[in-house]
Amino acid sequence: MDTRYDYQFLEDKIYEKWDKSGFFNPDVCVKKGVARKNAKKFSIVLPPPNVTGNLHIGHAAMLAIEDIMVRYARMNGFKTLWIPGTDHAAIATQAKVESNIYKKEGRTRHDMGREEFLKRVEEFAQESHDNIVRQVKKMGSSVDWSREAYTLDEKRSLAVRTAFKRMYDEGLIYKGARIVNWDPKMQTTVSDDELEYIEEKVPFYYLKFGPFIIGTARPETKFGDKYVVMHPDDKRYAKYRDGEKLEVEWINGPIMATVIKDKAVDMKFGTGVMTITPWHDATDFEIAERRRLDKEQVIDQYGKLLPLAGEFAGLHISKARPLIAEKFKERGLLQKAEENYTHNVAVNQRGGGRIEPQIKEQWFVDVNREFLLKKSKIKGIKSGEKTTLKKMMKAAVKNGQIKILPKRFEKVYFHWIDNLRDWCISRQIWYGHRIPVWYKSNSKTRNQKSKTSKDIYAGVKPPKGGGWEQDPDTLDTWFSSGIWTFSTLGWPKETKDFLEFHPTSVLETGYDILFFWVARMILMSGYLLGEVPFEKVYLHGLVRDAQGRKMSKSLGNTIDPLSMSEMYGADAVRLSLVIGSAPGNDIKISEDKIRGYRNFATKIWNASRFVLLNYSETRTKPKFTADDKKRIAEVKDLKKRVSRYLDKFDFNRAGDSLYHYFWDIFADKAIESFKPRLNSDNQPDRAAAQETVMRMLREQIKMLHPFMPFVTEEIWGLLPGNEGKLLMVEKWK
RNA sequence: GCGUCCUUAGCUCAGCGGCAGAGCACUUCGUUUACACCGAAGGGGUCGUAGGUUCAAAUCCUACAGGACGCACCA
Repeated sequence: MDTRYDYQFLEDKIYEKWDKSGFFNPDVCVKKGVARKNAKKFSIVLPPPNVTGNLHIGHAAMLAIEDIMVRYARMNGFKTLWIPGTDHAAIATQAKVESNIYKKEGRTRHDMGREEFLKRVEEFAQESHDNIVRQVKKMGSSVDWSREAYTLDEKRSLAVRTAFKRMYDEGLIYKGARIVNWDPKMQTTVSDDELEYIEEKVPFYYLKFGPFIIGTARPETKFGDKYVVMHPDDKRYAKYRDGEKLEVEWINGPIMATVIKDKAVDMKFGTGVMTITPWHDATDFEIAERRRLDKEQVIDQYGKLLPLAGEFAGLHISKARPLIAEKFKERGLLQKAEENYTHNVAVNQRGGGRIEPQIKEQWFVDVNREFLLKKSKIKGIKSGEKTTLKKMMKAAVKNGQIKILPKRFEKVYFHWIDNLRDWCISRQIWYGHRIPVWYKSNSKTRNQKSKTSKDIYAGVKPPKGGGWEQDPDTLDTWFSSGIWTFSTLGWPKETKDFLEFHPTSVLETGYDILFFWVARMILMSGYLLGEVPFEKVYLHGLVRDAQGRKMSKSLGNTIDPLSMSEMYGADAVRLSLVIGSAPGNDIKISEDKIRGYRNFATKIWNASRFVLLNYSETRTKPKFTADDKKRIAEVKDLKKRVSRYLDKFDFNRAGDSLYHYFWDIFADKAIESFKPRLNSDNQPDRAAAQETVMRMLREQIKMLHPFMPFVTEEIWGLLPGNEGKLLMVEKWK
C-alpha cells in the first residue's frame, strides 16, 4: 500500500470497475443477488445537462448530492435506478452554435439553410454530450448508462409527439393569436420564464391627448392609440362616460378617441389615464380582449415602424423615439418630459435581444381549461373528475403527495401557479422537436379565420397522402423536459421500467428551475398519467464563490470541477460541495475548502494503512476489553445518527458527523490509545485491539462511501476478506 | 406593491427552544516508525438592533436596519 493515496491514477480505474460490474443497473443487481427481486425501488432522473458545453461546479454539486442518495439507497438493498441523459436545450444550443458560426465564418443560419444548419448543431451537441459524459463519470456518479437518454432522440421524440397529440385532442393545446414575448434579434417567441429584466433610465413624456394628459416612456407605440382608459372610480374623470367618443388632436392629425373605464388602470400612477396599444403590451392586450377593442400593429417583427407611423415608417424604434418625441413637441402635444425615469426592460436571457411584445399566432397550453381526468392517482382529484391544469398542479403539492424541501419553496410554487398564464410552447427556431401538426399546402388560409378542420392535421405520425406541409415551428425545450421522468422509462409504451420505476422517488435540482421544470413536470405527468412525477423534491442552492458572488466567466471566478478533481480528487470536490451547506441555501466554495477535504481523504488513506499494517490474521481468540466494546458501540451509534440524517436528506450533518468522528475520535484518540496494545506480547489482548480497530474502520469506510466513493472503494478492496468484492453493493446495515 | 431568504469567530458557513459550533486563517510548541496533505495546546463571539413570549431565546413572535432574491407592475 502506497504511502499516499494517488487519486489521479486510481479514480478512473475504479470507475471502470464499477461500470463493468453492471451494478449501476438495478436489473443486474437483482440478477446477481445484491438486491432482492421484490425489493422497494428507488428511482431518480438526472436533471439532463444542456448540450451547450461543459459542466460547471453547480452540476458537480448536483451530481454529488444525487450520488449520495443513490449509493445510500443501493447499499440499503433498494432496486436503485439513476437515469442519465442530456438536454438538447433548443434555443440555448441554437444560439450558441449560431454565434460560433457567425464569429468563425461570418454566416447566419439563413445563409446555410435548415438542413445544413441542423447538421452543424448536431455535431456540436454530440461533442458537448461526449464531454458531459466524461465529466459525469469523473465525478463518480453511479448512473445506469445502459438507459441513457437524450431529450431529442427517437424514443423521446415519440413521447413528445404523443403528449402533444393527446393534449391537442383534449383542447389543452391550441393555436391562437395572443400577445407573446417576441425577440426581434433571434426572431422567435420566448416564454415568460425565459425573460430577464434590465433596469434602464429613459425619458418619460407627458402628452396631451384631448382633455387628458397621458404618460409614456414609449412614444413610438402611440400612433394607433385611439382608446383612452381610466379607472371607473376615479373622481377626477367622473364626467366622462364609458364608451364616450371625443375628437382629439394627435401626432398625425385629429382622430376619434373612445373613453374606456377599466379597473386595470392604477389611479395612483401618473395622471391615472392612459391610452392603450394592445398589439404591443400585455396589459393593454388583456383590456382589449375583455372589451373587444380593435388591435393594430405598429411595429414589425424586426422592430421597425409600420406605415401607420407616417413619415417614420421603416425606422427602427430606437432611432425613431427621439424624433417622435420631437414631433409631439412641435405639434404642441408635449406637456413635459422627465429625464431619468427608471423602468425595467425585458430581455431574452438566452443571449437574445430586447423583447418586443407582439400579437402572434402561436401554440399555447391552456392552463385554465376544464378537462376530465379519467384515471387519477392525484390526491384531491378523483378519477373522472373535472379539473384544470392549474388546479391539478396545486393539488399535488397542497395535499402533501409531493413534498418540497425546503418547505418554504412550496409557498413560492403556489404563488407562481396563481400568476400562471397560458404557456406559449412554439418557437421559431430550428433546433428542437418540430410541432407535429401539418397543413394542406394548397390552402393558404391557415392563418385566416376561415380555417377548417380539413386543413389541419395533428398526429404522432405524418398524415398520409400528398400536399401536407409541417408546421415550421419547434417546441419549447421545457415541453420535452416536462415528460422526462417517464419518457426516459419508455412511455408511451407501458414498459416494465415504466411500471416499476414511476413515479420517481426524488427529484433533485436547483431552486432556480423550480418553475421552468419542476412545475411543468407536475403538469405533464398529471395530465398524461394522472399521477405525480416524483414523491419528493430536493432543491439545492446556487454555487457561488467564497465572496458569495455568482460564478461567471467575465468575473473570472469560476471554479472548474474537472480541474479541481484532477488537482485534489473527485472525493474532495464532492465533500466540499455537500458539507457546510443547507438545502435551498446557496453553496459557497473555494479552493481552500476543497484542499481541506483532500487532506481528509489522505487522512482516511493513512489511518487505513496503519490499521492494515498492524493487522495480523492470527488465530488467537481476542479478549475484548470494556474500552473495545465502548468504541464499537460508539461507531454503531454513529451509524444510527448518520442513517437518520441521510433518511432526512440532511447530507451536511451526515457528512460532518462522519468527518469529525473519523478524524477527531478515531484517528486522533482511538488509534493513539490502541497503539501500545497493537504490538503487545499479550496475544488475546493484541488480537482484541487489532480486531476492534479493524471493525471501526470497516464500518466507517462503508458509511463514508456514498460521500467519497473512490477512496473508500479502493481501501475496501484492501481490507482482509474483501478481495474482488465491491463496496458499492455492500450492505449498509 | 406582494412574498421569501440572509445577518453567528478575521473569512465562509452549520446550528433553529436547554453549556455558543465547524472549516479555513491566526498564535505557541512538537523531526514519537499511519499521515507535515501531521500532531498537541491556545486565542478569538452582547449570535444585526430594540422590544415581547418562556423557568429558559442565536433559535419562537413583533418592529426596525442592512444585504440578497422571487413574483407582479413598469401606461
